[in-house]
Amino acid sequence: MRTLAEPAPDPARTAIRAGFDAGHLVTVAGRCTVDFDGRTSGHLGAGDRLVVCKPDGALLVHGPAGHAPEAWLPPDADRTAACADGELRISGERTDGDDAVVVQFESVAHVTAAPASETPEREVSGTEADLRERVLSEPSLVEPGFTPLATERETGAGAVDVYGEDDAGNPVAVELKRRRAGPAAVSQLGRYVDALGDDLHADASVRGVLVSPSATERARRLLSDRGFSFVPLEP
Amino acid sequence: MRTLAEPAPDPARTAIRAGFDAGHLVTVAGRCTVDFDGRTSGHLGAGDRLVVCKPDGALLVHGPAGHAPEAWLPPDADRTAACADGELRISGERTDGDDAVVVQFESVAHVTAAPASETPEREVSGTEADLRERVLSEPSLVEPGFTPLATERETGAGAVDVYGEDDAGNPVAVELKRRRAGPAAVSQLGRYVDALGDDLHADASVRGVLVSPSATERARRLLSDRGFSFVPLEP
DNA sequence: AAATGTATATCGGAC
DNA sequence: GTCCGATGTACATTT
Repeated sequence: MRTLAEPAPDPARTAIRAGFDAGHLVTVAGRCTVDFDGRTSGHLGAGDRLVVCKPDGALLVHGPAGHAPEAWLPPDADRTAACADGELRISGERTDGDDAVVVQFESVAHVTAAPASETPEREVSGTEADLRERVLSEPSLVEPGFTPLATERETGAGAVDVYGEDDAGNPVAVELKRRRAGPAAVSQLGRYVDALGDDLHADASVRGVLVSPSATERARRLLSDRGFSFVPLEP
Repeated sequence: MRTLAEPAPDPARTAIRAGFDAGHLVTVAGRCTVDFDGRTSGHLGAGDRLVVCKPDGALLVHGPAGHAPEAWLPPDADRTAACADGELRISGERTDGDDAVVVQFESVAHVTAAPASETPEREVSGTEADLRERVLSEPSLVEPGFTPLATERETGAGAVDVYGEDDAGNPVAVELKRRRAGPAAVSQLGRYVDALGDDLHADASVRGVLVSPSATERARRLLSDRGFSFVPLEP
């Protein structure tokens, strides 16, 4: 554990390197500029930011606003801290060399390093998997007589969330969305229905059902155009 | 600017509140559990994490790994720091009341608060907008004789990236992707082509062109099925 | 406010 | 490794 307030560049660099070596989670706050290059390139002018270096190699550059970092490197990046021209510089690049980030500090407000071992898995409920369980445990929620036969059934266009038969024995593809569905969800369902039609070279046509809490007007129109049905259902 | 190393809960709470009031970017590291509820609900067991509270009201809970926070609240959340049963607790909820996060600390490694004023706009190149500029400035990259007529042209299914005519005067919808395109991109193009066909009740059929650095095999098959063409082009 | 699509999306699972 | 879809996606833009 290490905490430095307004360190000079040299001790800052030393503490950051020590944190990297110890596998600590390291934070550096201060006024800096940022340059990144790779899949895209960009520049951030001088401003107050927080740099977070995680033990897994991730690097995040957070500005004063927003959920998303202003710049970042995904896990497994190679990161280094150095002093150049009397200023602290943190840089990193992905091992595959595709992306690189350089953070150049004009001043450093603080440096911290703290151990951060693995955390327990997140448990989340209300996901699409929960919606699937709900449908499988009570198939009549989809429609009376619906019989699920498989989940993640592979087609030439990808895996159908739930595949089954209606009360007349017609094949049914069910697409699940945990939240309000838009046009993309209907297209996705359409690709599966088309692919199943090819796969089965069916006599009976494949039906498509979208299951989600709600659907946008445009999505409903697309459903209607394709003759698909919509079942409002919460996860 | 404030930096506390291994503070007791009470001074930690005081420093965090002071940081909120001052509009500072506040970080708190330590061993904690996290619960969140709203669009979904979830729980994170005890582990070492970093909590970042931004001046705009965002709250991020980062674990030792990964780009994404383990839990978060988007900007404009109401956040509070409190001591309960001798432990520090940071909680927050969205103003619309949809989501809430509670972080309960068993121990606090450090608390920092530093000013973070607005930063200059980020400049990024290599985006889809750059690809569009490239196509507009040199339309023959799409195909010889292609004439752009509009960008973001509205259809009943959404806005086409670039709309134009081929050398024979046929309407053409161009869908741009800054990176390798998959099936969803082809479906998107298909929705626009279909909608344009309706809008124009055209005598000449609408053509579809996907412009992207590359396309997956499945995407190419879907393009072929619809009679669309593919133009490999980097942003 | 709702809808639609982009993102340096990231992430995980299947093949 | 590539591909594909989910994400508490967030976010900007437009209606």
